[in-house]
Amino acid sequence: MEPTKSELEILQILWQHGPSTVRFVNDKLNEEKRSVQYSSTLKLMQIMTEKGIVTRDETSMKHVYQPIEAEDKTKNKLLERFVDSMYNGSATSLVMQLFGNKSTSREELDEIKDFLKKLDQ
Amino acid sequence: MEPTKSELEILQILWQHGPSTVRFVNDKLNEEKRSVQYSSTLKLMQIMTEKGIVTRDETSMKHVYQPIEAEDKTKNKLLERFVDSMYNGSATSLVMQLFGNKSTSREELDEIKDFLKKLDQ
DNA sequence: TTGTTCGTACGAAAAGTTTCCTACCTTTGG
DNA sequence: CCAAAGGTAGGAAACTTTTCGTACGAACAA
Repeated sequence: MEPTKSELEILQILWQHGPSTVRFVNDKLNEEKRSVQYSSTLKLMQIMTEKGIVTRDETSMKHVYQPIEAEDKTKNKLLERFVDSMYNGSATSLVMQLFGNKSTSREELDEIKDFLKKLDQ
Repeated sequence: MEPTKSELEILQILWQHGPSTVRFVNDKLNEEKRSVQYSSTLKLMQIMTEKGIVTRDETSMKHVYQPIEAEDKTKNKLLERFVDSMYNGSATSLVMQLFGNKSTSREELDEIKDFLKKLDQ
């Protein structure tokens, strides 16, 4: 199922820092994103458990949560859905839009060119 | 403001076909996307008018709606937000994910390479 | 003219998401 | 032991988004 915006924020933290407690995730949210009560984060993570987005290890009192799907897999899905709905499935269109209007550094462009060259082989 | 998922569907139709009536949009939605009642589409488009996402021409009884923002502008915003939240703002990461897992045709790759080459000049 | 079709407006309900209060249990420090 | 700190669970409220029933006016065909 499709994670919501808030759920995605939590997933990002879990991907970045590995399996974590609610306390940890809540702290990170407050540091890096927005002010939110502990119980809100808890509730959200409980819901994510029900939905099957994360699992938790309940052996200790402090439950430890982790995403069920790997970061890449989830992001790929979301990216694909984005391309489909916004660019009719054309990755090329997306790339053109991406670099067409934004100024991108020489290094970044070179990096991408190298990457594409390697794909060919 | 950020269009919702349903609002985006409607915007796509308006961008693709130009200024349209509710009837037309509703037909397209049912043909191409999902089953939905006329009054639902109407309501949504009325709300979009309130929000300032679209305007409508009320001279005729059949109101004609059109997006206020150009397709490119809106899509750019959304794309940027997507890159920011999912790839920490790195367009490069996005591109690598995009082509890393998906098989892309030779033509498509060449097209992109050409495009990037031109950007350099 | 008159009824059927097609349009808008509006309200309300349903569904989904987010937030937080409160109860209650466990752990820990004094 | 006892209080304080920190954990989970669950329900309710607030918001947002989505859906649609219904009322009512305009246009049109018979």
